[in-house]
Amino acid sequence: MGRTPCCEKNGGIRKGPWTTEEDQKLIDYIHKNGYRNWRTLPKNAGLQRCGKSCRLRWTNYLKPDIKRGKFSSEEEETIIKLHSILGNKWSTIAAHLPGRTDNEIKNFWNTHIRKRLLRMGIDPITHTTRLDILALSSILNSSIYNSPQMNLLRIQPMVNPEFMRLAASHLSSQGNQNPNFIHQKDQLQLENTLQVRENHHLLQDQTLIQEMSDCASLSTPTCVVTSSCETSKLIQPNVNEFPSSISDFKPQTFPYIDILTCNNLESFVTLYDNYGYHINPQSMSATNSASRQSFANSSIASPSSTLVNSISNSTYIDGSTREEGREIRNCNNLFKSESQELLNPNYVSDDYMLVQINNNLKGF
DNA sequence: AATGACCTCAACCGCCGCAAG
DNA sequence: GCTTGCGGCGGTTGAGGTCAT
Repeated sequence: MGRTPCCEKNGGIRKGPWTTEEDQKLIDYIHKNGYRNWRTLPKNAGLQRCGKSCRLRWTNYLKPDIKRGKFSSEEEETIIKLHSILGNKWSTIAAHLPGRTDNEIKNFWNTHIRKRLLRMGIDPITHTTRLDILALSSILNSSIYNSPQMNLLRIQPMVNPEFMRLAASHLSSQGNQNPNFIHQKDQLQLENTLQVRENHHLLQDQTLIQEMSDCASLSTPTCVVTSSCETSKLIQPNVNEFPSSISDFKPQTFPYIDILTCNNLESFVTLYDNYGYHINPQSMSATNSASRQSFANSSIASPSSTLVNSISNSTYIDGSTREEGREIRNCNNLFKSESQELLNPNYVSDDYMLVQINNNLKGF
């Protein structure tokens, strides 16, 4: 024999939003009798509600000491700090914020704080730097100014001119005179980059910011690659990497090229590995001597010796045009010193490393 | 003005530990 | 000692509001 149920399981029990009359009945009853027994309360108060529903309504909304309205910045900071220690223990967090309920804090976290942290490149679960592909560019942007080990030139989506010409033709034939060719996802990336830079007060490079803003609103096919010290240059993507017809187009098939400066390859690889992004060694190349040496000393296995031509005939940040396959090589070529050019320290024209990441592994 | 996408947050759902019966 | 409900908690939902097109 157990207890009797808190409320009837059959009909007669109201659900959904509370009316002002119901609220008043609950308030009046609790003021007069208290709320020791939620099971019997609805019947005694003349409410067609489950006891659990009454308790929730009272504790989350009607209790007189509940503080309503916007969270202050102090409260927000407290929540973030406590969440980093306690995790999703909303009731425990609420105990540190007088007048705030666990439900309110939970909602505020999910709708505001969580998103803000993500925009800032912080993982809302671990409270550590989040290095998915989206945030990576932003974070490394800021590292331009404070990391001795790694610089970001820029991560930008590649946009295929030939495909865009086809797309333009297709959209134009459908009566769309002003199609926006920058995919929404790409715009988001640009916006987030700018947002994070603003958050980090890294607005020294106004030209860069302006270019990024311009890029976000471009309606013509463009791929901007920007270095920390130079203004933008164009990369010519390899047409073969892209869909050849409008019917083949899928936004998620767009490849991305990350261009980073890095004088410590091991740290770069570790960085990616730690956050679950696999780097295909075939698509990596290092052009400065330190990176090459680091590359050669690393334990990355390379399954084949095929040249990677994915960005052959590309124009790089220094304005030069590389020969096909010259820069993007299989690791074996680097390890085995097959390319005298690449292992010649005098060959270095600029310090950068190219990484093409499998689009399926980027976590979008 | 109409429509759809997105956002917010009150309310519900389902689970768990504890305790009443 | 076992069954079952209560109270509490975190996760999720969806109605209503807002914004963008």
